[in-house]
Amino acid sequence: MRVTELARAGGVTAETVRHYTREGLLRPQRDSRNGYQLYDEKALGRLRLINCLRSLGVGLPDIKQILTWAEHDMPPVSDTYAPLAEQGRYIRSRIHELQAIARWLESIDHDDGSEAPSLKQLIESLGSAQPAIVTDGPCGCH
Amino acid sequence: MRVTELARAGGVTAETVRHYTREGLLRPQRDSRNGYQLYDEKALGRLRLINCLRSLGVGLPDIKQILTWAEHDMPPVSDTYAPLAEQGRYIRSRIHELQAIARWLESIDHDDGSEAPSLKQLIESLGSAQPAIVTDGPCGCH
DNA sequence: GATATCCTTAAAGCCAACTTCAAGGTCAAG
DNA sequence: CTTGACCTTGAAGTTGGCTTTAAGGATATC
Repeated sequence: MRVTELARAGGVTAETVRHYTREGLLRPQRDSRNGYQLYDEKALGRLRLINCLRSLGVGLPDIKQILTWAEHDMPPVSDTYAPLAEQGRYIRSRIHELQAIARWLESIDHDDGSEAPSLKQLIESLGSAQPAIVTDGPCGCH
Repeated sequence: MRVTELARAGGVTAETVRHYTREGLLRPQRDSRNGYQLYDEKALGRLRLINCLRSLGVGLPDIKQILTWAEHDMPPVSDTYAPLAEQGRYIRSRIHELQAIARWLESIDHDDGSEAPSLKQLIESLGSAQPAIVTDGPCGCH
């Protein structure tokens, strides 16, 4: 695959793919005849993982690290990158909230009026709940 | 509550709270004696929701819109803001992936070695899966 | 009443993640 | 052999979300 093809498959622009490539998150081969970058199936998986993590607010350097570990099929040593573990805990601890939010967001166009969960209620419950694991950031993510 | 107090409760800096206030995401009352901004319990709920949505990569303008709806306890009309519904669909469709990722991230420091899921596998499955609902962005989010 | 720790504002600065620009090489179709 | 759609690079520009700066007023403690 060439840039544009991968980009389309991953739902981003070719420029974004180039950007990730420049940053070392993707490592295409070269077509020696013309210097074009060639991506394989695995690159698409990587790209999708990047999208997924980006949408969670994980930064490119952290993602790069994760991809490196994945490449070596090497669950990282505990201490080397505790911040990421923090993220994992945060993400899991928040998944039920995300589900509530997603459910609410979905209700926007399902419109089956029946049991649209109240966001008002959600906010109230967030207001009185004990705080998320607060270390330095809002979620130990950033 | 004053800025710093709310900020601490929400796990952000006072500057960030002020920023959200400037942008209209929080609407404190005023202490008429000194002009200080006063936030209530509800503001904390709002702040936590903001944090949560931010960590998902949702932008401040979209969050502001969501908060406005919440305030009026008004599930928005379908057509007016379809992009957000898209987000809802995306979020739900991705929750199982997030769970896999979160599980993996957690395995970083649980280290109970047993059945740490392979990120390599995850990437492969992402590579061959049908694409996420791709309209314009990676997830219709941005 | 000095000192320290709050609070206010507007404006400027910063950084990550793209995006656009500029200048060019490749390549299939007509 | 030109047209148009691709590809390359480096560098500059843009945007969003804060953060810092600057200049000042309020409040609590010694």
